[in-house]
Amino acid sequence: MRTPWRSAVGLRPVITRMTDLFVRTLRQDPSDAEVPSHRWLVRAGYIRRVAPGIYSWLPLGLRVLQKVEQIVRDEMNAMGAQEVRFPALLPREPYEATGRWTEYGPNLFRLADRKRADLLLGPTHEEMFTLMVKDLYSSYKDLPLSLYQIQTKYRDEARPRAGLLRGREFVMKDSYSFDIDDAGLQASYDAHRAAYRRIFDRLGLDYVIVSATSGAMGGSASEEFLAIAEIGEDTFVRSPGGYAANVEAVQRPLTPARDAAGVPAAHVEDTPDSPTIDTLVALSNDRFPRADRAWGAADTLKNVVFMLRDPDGTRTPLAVGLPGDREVDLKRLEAAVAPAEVEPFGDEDFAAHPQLVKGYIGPRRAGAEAGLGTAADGAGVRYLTDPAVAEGTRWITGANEAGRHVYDLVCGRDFGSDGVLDVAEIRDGDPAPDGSGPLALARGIEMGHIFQLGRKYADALGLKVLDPNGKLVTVTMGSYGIGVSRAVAAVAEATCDDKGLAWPRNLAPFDVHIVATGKDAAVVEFAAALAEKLDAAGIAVLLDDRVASPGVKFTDAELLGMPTSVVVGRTLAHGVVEVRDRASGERSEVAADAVADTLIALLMP
RNA sequence: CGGGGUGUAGCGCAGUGGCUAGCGCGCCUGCUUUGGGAGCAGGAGAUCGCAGGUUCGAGUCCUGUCGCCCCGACCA
Repeated sequence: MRTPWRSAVGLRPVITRMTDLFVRTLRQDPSDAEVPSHRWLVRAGYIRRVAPGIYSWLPLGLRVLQKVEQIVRDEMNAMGAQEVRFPALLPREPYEATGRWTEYGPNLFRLADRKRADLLLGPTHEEMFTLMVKDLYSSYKDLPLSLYQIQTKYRDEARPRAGLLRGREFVMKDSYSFDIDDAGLQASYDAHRAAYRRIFDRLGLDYVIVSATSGAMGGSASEEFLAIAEIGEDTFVRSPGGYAANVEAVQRPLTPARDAAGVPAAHVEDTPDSPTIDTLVALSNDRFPRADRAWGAADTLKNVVFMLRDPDGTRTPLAVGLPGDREVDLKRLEAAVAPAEVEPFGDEDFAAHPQLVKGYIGPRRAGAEAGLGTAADGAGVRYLTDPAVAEGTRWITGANEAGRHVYDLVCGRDFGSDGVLDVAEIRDGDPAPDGSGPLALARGIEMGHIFQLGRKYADALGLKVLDPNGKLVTVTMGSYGIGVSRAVAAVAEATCDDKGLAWPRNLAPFDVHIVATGKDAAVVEFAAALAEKLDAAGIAVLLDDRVASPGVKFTDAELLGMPTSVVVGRTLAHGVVEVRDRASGERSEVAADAVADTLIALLMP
């Protein structure tokens, strides 16, 4: 006789017996799981992979997901946002209107219906919320307004990885604020920020709030909430003085201009076989030694050419000039040029731009034909330089001729650029832009991202309301996301150990895991009675009633990760059971007749 | 998009051109066992990713194709 699931809506706890629970734990690691959270969630039977980046939730996993959702829901409701739900299957037109049908590129799942109308699976819902508000509201009196949903999103990621951490289908809480003016937007943004802090606090995550770039989303200010984790995909920096930013968003300050008086006139030298920075520095020290010190990579101006591919397919070259001791951080570059994508400048591209001599590329020097930079007539390759390439700084760089470099080339005097672009790699110890000390690099998992979108979507979709003067004004918006399914993985990642999962109390699928060992009738009866008592007190119980050896049950209890387990076994004959704390590993003997009250006192304060 | 790897039972893996394709775990039946992934016996479960080809004979060799996993996305 099976124990019925007494409550489908979670109104009352349920005793679940291991003999009934739909789960199969794996004794070995799945071969495709690399990060611990992924490995344990699969091994413990919480999730199963269906296709790359697409997972099914089994009962244990779903219970955790629902608990995370509920925390998010609580806090969103508490800040006055209202829950709605839009479809995941959406028509093309709204996304066409905002340009995102093309801007989202290959990351968008597209499909057609039987009438050959284009549809998409929603990657995010700015358009739909904007249109809904436009449909229903038309007055400043209706604002401010914050709406949210917890819903499945679809993004055809180039490379899904790490199980739930980067999937193609995932659960996200997305909310949108609508305000009449900038002050209102700021208030809505601040309210979301505060709610997010409460949410991530309740999830027990060690997180940091960092400045971010808004990427394809558009808009101005944005911040990310990163769960600090080695396996995270985002790199961020922090300073002792409180500066924190995603590396993509760090803007190094412009080096102050300096006086170049006394720097000799630029001169071109033969530098055969020195197409790399290392070979160039070695040759310079050998053939053109400095009196005061040796040449270093930082004395060279490295010029890197890329191709930018716009969403419409147009390719445009872009050159970046930076000190030779720095590399271009491709992620920072992509963030800076979004929605365009960065492609390497290939051999065919060099062939199409014969003025660019591979290995010897340099800026256009005063009076010269070849070189980087946009000419007066608009021709040429756009050339942007690092903040370190300031007025009056002196460089060794390519002379735009094979085997030749130019020395004592002074920025401002001998060459110029089309602007400043800071996409060099950020290094541990670099100064914080606000002067708050040296930066330290770390990695994190992006758990939330909040944007002040401004009027981009309202403009594109015509969301206007009447102000108190009867004048039509465009609404200003914010957009705010939390990766709900990702949060399950992030918490698992932060709390698991070498034995398996170890959930915090507020997220565990069950509060107490009762392990009955042996086949003694007294043990079985006691375990069942204890489960009933705890259940009646409102505690969710998982009861291991399987016929199996104790070792199997202990190992599974650790793998599944309920915060507290009770071992009922041979010591029951002496009137004692054992209570174990999963996270700390602590074990204590408790009088059998007192254990129910002890646990109720512990769990139901 | 590039590089590497890999497709054999639910999971993890072995398999030298040659008999009816194996092993461990898991699953089923019976007996024994019961405090740290038990023992014995008997079972069920596989179009060896797919399609061609070579061969008397292909999981194994050849060609093509599809999928999946990991790494990289630039170093001038």
